[in-house]
Amino acid sequence: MQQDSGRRSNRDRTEATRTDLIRAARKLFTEKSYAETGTPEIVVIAGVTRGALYHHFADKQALFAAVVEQEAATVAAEIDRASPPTLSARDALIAGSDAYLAAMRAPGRTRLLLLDGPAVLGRATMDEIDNRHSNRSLREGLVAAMRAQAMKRLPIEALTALLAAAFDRAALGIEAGAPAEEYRAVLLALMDCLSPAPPPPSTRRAPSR
Amino acid sequence: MQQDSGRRSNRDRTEATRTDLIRAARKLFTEKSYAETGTPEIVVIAGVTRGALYHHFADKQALFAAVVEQEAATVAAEIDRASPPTLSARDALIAGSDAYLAAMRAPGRTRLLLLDGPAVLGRATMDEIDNRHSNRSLREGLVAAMRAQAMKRLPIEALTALLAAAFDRAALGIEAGAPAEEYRAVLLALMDCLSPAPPPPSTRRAPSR
DNA sequence: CGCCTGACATACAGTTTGTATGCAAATGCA
DNA sequence: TGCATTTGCATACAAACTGTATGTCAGGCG
Repeated sequence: MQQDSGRRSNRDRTEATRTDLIRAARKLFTEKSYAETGTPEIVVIAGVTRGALYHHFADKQALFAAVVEQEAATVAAEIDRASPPTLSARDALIAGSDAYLAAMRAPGRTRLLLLDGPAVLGRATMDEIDNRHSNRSLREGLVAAMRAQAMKRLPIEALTALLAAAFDRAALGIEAGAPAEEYRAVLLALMDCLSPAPPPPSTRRAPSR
Repeated sequence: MQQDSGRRSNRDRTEATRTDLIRAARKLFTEKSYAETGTPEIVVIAGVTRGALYHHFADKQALFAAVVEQEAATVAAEIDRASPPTLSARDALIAGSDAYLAAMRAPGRTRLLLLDGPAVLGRATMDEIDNRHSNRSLREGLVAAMRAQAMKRLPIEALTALLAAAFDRAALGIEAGAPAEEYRAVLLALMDCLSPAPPPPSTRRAPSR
């Protein structure tokens, strides 16, 4: 074990500082908003100076993008963990949906990923990030369902984007205090009703939550 | 006709100044973003000083809210004009959908209403505004469709919110250059598939665009 | 072992937001 | 109708923040 404040390779220093900055920024960006968080605040929590921040990140936006990237990856990982390929196409979609809604309950995550993210980085950048993470899971699930003849064939990009938007809105509504079960029911109804042959009588679907 | 720079009642002055400020702010908020637009810029275009701005509006956010409110009302008016009560429930929903997507093609409108709006004012405030304007049209259309047995009964608040979110995302996608017809097809499929009895064979629906 | 690059800290300049102050015109009132 | 008060707005000011420029010290390397 080497002493903490002494000899450190440059690579270690960089990695540690970047990690500290991202962690501090994540804390503040989730507690408050992007606009309400100042870089002086961030660097105090990270235990560095603004010089370090601007050495590692081009600007405040770049730091924010790094936080969003990491958070999106975390959400996607939780979804993937909840919907293993052993499940049927439909079950995987349901499990993934629930995992997404559960993951978005982390404090401040909806604002970070769904409000500030698109506004600060733009929809194009957020789409690119989402497509590498949570949207990827959804698209794969939809493609699998279509292949299994369990879902009407529609333009996959558009369908993925619109369903993802519905999921996002559900996460926001639930966080705002709306009844989660209603949103869940509508989301599942939207996905189910795209099936050419509705599996059960569809009306009294078991509340398998 | 009275000379412009002379005698003016206080009420007229207030109304004129507020109008000028909102118009100037709308121009800049749609050309650039909320964050990139400074109050000094706004007041120059409006032909007043920042003193006037802060006399009529509590802060920059309040001016932004006024712009959003007006823009949302404009969109809702275009939807209502396109979907008169003479249409059938389903036709009204389709006409309203197309009117919404068309209205959101106004330059900068998607960023103003769909990106900056939620981020700056918060989802709760934007929900309140939307529910008085464009979402109201959608909800009425859905309720009518349900009453006419043309649509599955689902929690109306949740369904409205999620469909509205899908519409928003479609508007963003279309502006980003994605094929509008695909988004339109998916949106209509989502609404149609909620119908207990699909009206036509549903697969080769006429591309009535 | 000397040089150069990388990782910072410090100092600075330019903007921006919101507020406080002041003044002139409009409005209400006796 | 004269006066007091309020309203509408301009100017001046204080605080904060972002991004950059500069300087310094340790690490990597020939």
